[in-house]
Amino acid sequence: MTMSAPAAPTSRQVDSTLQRDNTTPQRVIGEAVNLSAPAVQRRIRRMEEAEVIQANVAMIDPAQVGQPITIFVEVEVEVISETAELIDAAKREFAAVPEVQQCYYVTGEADFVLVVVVPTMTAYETLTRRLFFGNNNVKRFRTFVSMDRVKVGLAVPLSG
Amino acid sequence: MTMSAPAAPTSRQVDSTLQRDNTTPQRVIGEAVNLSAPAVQRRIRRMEEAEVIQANVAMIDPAQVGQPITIFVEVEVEVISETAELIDAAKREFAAVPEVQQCYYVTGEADFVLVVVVPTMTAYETLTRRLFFGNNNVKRFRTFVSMDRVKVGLAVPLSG
DNA sequence: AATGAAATGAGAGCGCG
DNA sequence: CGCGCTCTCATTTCATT
Repeated sequence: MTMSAPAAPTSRQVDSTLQRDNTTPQRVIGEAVNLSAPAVQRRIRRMEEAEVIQANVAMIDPAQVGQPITIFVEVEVEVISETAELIDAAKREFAAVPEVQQCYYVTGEADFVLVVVVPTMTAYETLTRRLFFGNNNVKRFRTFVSMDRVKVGLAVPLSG
Repeated sequence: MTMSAPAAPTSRQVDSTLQRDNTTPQRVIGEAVNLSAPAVQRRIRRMEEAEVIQANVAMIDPAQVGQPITIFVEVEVEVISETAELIDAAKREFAAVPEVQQCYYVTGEADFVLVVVVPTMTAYETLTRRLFFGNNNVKRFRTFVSMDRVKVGLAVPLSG
């Protein structure tokens, strides 16, 4: 055996690099994890097939492409409506809206949390009319307008 | 013969592609927007310099790397504490925490909205002790545990 | 079974017209 | 902006452990 410790999560180190900058050459990643470029590539390929790596994307600044407003919305649906079918329908409806950047089905004082990106407050108001006021199953929603995107990203903590 | 270019927002079309898959060859993007590969490259380079494109990243599935729990947290700070300095300190503190994937400073019934990614509820409880109970400026926080990541991403709507 | 070294090929990066 | 080149990097092959 070699003297270098297995340091088990080599793939995690690769992920850690890629989720910061996926244009990093395999050669460079290999140097960091003591592996050759082809070995690194094999790991990446496997993780893409296993959908550990779900996508490779560019992060766009919304403000610079005419979509300066980010809003969080908590959505509460009618208790009587909380059948599996209606929840699934709501999931599909929210997910299909381009302005809905993120949608989570949650426990707690709300049922859904949405992250909405829009160009203007008017556009948001129009969206609320369509999605919430126009949906009898929506009991209430709370709006939180972002004043500062303090930290943005999809990076998963990969220390341990 | 070439078709005339479709109006203005060619760069938006490029962005639209890249935020879906930034491994798309410039050649392919060029075909879609009726531009040569070098022209596409120049646009990408300009947008990276202008930070319209802020980063190129791999999306990792948290559940497959031992971080299956996503939580939304609304944080409310003491009214008396809402000085610019204390708000900025809070921003820096939250942003520095690896488990805090996203942090927004917001208007409405809360001051901050956090997206937290953790391996276990125990880890979340530990984090709350450190970040919230251990901070006298935090008046209250509400927790929303995600049961389903219905839609995830950073894609900005780029239709209009 | 996974790796590394070398060969191949595709794509990015630049200068030119 | 498009066309060409060059060069880096991704990808494949193959021998090795």
